[in-house]
This record gives sequence, structure tokens and C-alpha cells, in this order.
Amino acid sequence: MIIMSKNITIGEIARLAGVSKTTVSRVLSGKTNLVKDETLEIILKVIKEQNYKPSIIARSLRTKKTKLIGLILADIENPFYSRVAKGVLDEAENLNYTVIISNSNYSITLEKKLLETFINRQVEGLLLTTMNLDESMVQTLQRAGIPFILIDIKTGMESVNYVTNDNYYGGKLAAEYFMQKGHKNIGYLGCEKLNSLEERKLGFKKALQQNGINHEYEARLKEITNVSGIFNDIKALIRDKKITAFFAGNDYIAIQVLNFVTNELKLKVPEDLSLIGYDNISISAAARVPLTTIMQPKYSMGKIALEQLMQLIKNNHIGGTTKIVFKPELIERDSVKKLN
Amino acid sequence: MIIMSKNITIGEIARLAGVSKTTVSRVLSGKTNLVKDETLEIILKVIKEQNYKPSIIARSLRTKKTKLIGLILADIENPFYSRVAKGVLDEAENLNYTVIISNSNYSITLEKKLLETFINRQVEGLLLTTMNLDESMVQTLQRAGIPFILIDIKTGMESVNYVTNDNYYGGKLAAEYFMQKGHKNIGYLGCEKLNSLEERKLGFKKALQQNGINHEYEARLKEITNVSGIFNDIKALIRDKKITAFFAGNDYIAIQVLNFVTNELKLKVPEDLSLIGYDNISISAAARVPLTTIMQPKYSMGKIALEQLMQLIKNNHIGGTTKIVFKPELIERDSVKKLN
DNA sequence: GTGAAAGCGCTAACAT
DNA sequence: ATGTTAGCGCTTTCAC
Repeated sequence: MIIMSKNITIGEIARLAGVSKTTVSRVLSGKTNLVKDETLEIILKVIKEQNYKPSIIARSLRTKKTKLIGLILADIENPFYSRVAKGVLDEAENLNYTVIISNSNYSITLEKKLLETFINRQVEGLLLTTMNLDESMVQTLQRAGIPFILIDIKTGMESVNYVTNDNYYGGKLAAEYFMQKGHKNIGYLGCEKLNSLEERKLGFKKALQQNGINHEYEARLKEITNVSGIFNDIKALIRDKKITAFFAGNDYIAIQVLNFVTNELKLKVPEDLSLIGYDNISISAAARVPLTTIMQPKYSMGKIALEQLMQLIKNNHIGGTTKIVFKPELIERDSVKKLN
Repeated sequence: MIIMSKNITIGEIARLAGVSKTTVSRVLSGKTNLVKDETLEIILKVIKEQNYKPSIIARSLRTKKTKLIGLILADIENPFYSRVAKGVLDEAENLNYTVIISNSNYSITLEKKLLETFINRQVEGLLLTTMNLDESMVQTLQRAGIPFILIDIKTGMESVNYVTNDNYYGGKLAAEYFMQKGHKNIGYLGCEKLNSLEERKLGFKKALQQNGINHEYEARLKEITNVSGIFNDIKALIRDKKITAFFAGNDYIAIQVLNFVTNELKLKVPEDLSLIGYDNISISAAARVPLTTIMQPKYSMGKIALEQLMQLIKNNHIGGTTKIVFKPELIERDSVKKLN
């Protein structure tokens, strides 16, 4: 059984302190130079006694500032996204902002719906990680006057802000490393729905091509969440094309492939098959075979994305756009063999 | 440059439709039986034309219902918590609730602060995963009239609700499995600050004791995030006590220990050392050595915790308490050796 | 079936 | 240095 204490409001505090609501409000918002010291003290005392906390809702309604930002994660369970989220969350805590998080499950349809909800909740800004925005979504956001930044996604649209890494360059890094280790029959595993992965593929294939290596070996996930859908393709590529190395669009894919080839195909990595991933998620170092991968600064990306978003909010998102691109690095571990 | 369309409100819709705000409001809240069909149609048309979305803030202020629930995660990056979070998020989406997430980083101090924020935001309910609540926090919550449910934590306090698994039983499972595989010198690795881990330890040690096996071998993390702090202790236990098997309080610890003993001590798991974890986080199957572990239903726990919370909210959290305890199961993989 | 009026808890002009 | 007043956008009596 709960004893609900009557909701204590600013009016009640004012009454108890013998002043007007305005004066209390001034104290609340730190405009204490406008309040006599004595009065201040009394008010502070009453606030403390009553354990009064102003209603953020009422304040939001009045000021149009909700101190709320929205974060849409493609998949909160993928350590890449949860690491980014941690960066966002920690920074939000510093800035005294609260974060609404939703999981889009890589679905644009769901993301659109979530976007609506966030707009209705009057978030001051949005951080987005799901695939590509279409023009209608950008318009919706702009009409609502809500600034937003894409994380790990780029777009052609000039006015759209993003924080990402140089995926094209990262793909190139992977290709060069394979070639340096003597690999010639190299395949790519990815999903066309994620444009960050597509960029990685482009850089990867371009580097192969420039060195006269066949760049057409590829298996495509129909759904990013369904890695097992390409297991047969992988098997065929290894058998028919004598593939010795795969570049996976991200570590999540790489690790599942690693398990598949080990358990089902009875191949040893890297002895029989080499593998490079992307993202350097926390589990990659602890994988069955420690995974060589391309690292991007996930935590920083989350943190910086929020910092930039705050700038946009502060400036009423007029003026320059935010386009931040980190340089990825190859992390050498044990999943690539040196061929003779 | 953004063109801010004037904020369109219920009054504007009413004016455009030639009716009162009340009538529009009735349409908004689905009380369409109180509205003439013709009128309904007109209003719907105007709403659509104007792309009008009611302000959730204003509605919240008026109704005292925010449709917001708060989720405090001890560590969003630990796959255990992010899997639980996914269960919560998916269910919230079904129920049309929005979720505020914060990361307490296992800090009770920070959690207290976050709790205040959430209360001020008038969340309708709270889901908590950080360690133990103290009485003052429980009181704060009860005074604010906000129902809450603990996930993966139990407490002695009679009135406190939780959704967890039977950690004591899980610990017992691990001990029995080790004994069945012929191990006699068995150690435990955990952290006293997390009471779910303490329960696991208790069940584990009790089972050993009942079989006449020394149950005092143990290394304790000072901070749950700092696994490397016990590496020396582990080394000493193996050397001095001839430990052949460790039960780690969770998979996160187990996997870092797995890496340490492999890389630094040059021991082979399970040939030289056996390991059991807890939680069955997604990476455990993909670890360097697929990890034998105790599984608890993380996604369901998140989902069910929210379902139960909704019941409490609906019933004004009067009446019976929610105490749900899942039965954990041992998942057999490759990290335990059979001794002769 | 519909509308007028009040009010949720706060802040921001505008006095004084 | 402080108070009066109005109003943010909605829902909810209550009246017709």
C-alpha cells in the first residue's frame, strides 16, 4: 500500500515561503542574483523540507525545451551499436540531457514510426543509426524543426549531418592486408541494405581491382540479421572459386562465419581460411580465433555525435553542416594466414 | 536554412474544422461514438491535411500520464544487459510506451541521481538492474508513487518486486557439472558487490561442500568492470592450489579470464584449465573456446518485467507483489574437460 | 452531439 | 527585488 503524498508544486512552495511563484521560479532557474539573499535562503529551505522537484513536463510545455534527445539504434544487441550508445549516454549525462532509445531492428518502416513518436515527444534532437534515410523522412524532420545527425551512415543529401568513419578507406585497408599476406582469391561478405557496408565493399573491391585481382567474389545477406542465409554461398565460393580469404562487412558477420566454417565446414581459421572483419567490437579479441579487423572509434563517435547535435540545437541548426569522418585502422590479430 | 512551420495545435484544427477543441480532443482520444460521423470525417480530414500530431507534453501535463518508462542499465555494453534491454524495448513498442535509458556504470551513486531525473520526468514506472537498492531509494520511489521492478537483482525487502533467475540453483548446476567431470580443485571468480553473483557463489560453494570438496578457493574483483585486477590471484590459485576449474560469476568475466589464461599463462582451455560462465551472452558460443555456461532467459526477462510493470501501473501498484524467478539451465560447450 | 471554461505546473513579459 | 498576469496545448467536467 502506497501513501501518495499530494503533489507539491511551485505554488505550494511559494505559499509556504511567503513569496510569489515567480520568485521561486527564479531560484529554480538559477537567477539568484535577482533574489535577495534572505529570500533565497527561505525558499531553498522550503524546497528542501518539502523535497520539492519541479515538473519537467510543465517546464517543457512552457519553454518548448524538453532536454530530451532521441537515439534510434539499428540493433541494441550488436556491440557496435551498444558501444556507440554508451558514448552518447555518458555525454548526455554530462550535459544533463535525457535519452530516449528505440530499437529499429534495421527496419526503415519501424524507424519511420519511431521518428514520429520522437517528434511528438518533442525531442530537441535525434541521433540515427538505421540504414538510409529517404527524402520524406528528412523533410519530416526538417518540417518539425528537429536537428539530427546520422551515425555510421552517409547520405548524398547535402544538408544532412553525419558522424562516421571512412568506410571506403577501411575496405581498402582490408584488401591491402590480404594482398600483402599473399592472398589472391578473396571474397566479400555483406549486405546491400546497409550503405556503410556498401562503401566498405567499394573500397575493398577497388583496391583488389587496381592490383589486378578478381573482385567479383561475393555473398550477399538478404537480411542483415540473417547471416546463416549465406552459408551455402560461402561453401560454394570456397569450393568452386578456391577462396582463401573473406572480408566480412562487419565483425558480427565475421564471427558467425567463423563459427560456421569451424563447426560445419571443419575448416581451420586461419590455416584453411582467412577472415577480416570490421568495427572491432569488444568480442572480436575474444573470438574463437582472435579476429583481425578494421577498427572505428565507436565510443568517441557516439560522444562526438551528441556534442555536435548540441551545437546544432544551440544554434537553432542554422549554418554549417556537421560532417565528421574518422580514419579507421587495421587491428592485426590471428585470423589471417600468410601464404607463400 | 529551416522553414519552421508554425506549430499547429488542437485549437488550430478546431478552427479549421469549424468545431470546438473538445470535439477534436474526443476524436484524438478515440471517443468517436460521441461524435457525429460527418463531424468526425471533417476533423480527420483537417488533421491529415495539416499533418497534425498532438503534443504528448501537453497531454502529459493534463492527464499525469507520460507513457514513459525508465530503464537503468548497469552496463549497456555488457551483452547481458543489452539483451534484456531489447526485450524491454520490443515490448514497449508493442504497448506504445517510450523508454528512457540510462547507464549507471554499476555505480549506486549515479543510479540515485538517475532515479531523481526519472522521477522528475514523471516516468510511470521503472526497471532497475544496478546492484542493490538501499532503503532510502525504495522510500524515494514509493513516496513518488512510482512502481518499479528489479531485474536480475533480489532484495530482502518484502515489498520490492523483481524478475530474476534462480542464481543459487544456477551456481549449484555449475558445481555439479564440474564434479561430474571429475574436478576436485575448483575455484570461484566473482564480485561481492553484485548480489546476483553472490547468490551464484553461495549455491556453487554449498554444492561443493556437500560433496566434501574444498569450497574456499576464490578470487574477488574489487570492481566488476576490472577483471584484470584478479589475474594475479588466478595465477596464484592455479599454481599453489592446483586449481583445474573455475566458475566465473558471469560470462563477461569468464571470457576475459579465458583470454588471459590463453595469452598470458599459455594454458589451454579446457586441457589445462576448465571454465564455466553464467548468462549465456551471445558471444559465449563464439568465444575462442566455446564456453560452457548457465543460461538465463534474458530477452524474456526484459519483456516480462515490462509486462509486470504495466500491471502495477494499471492497478496503481496496489496489491500483490511481483516476484518472478526463472530456472536457469546449463549449456554444455567445450570449456570443461573430463578428468580421469 | 457539442461547446465553454477551467486548469495541469510552470515561465516570461511587464509592471512596480 | 518582487509580484501580476497570461499562456504553453491539452483534457475534463459541466452545461446545453
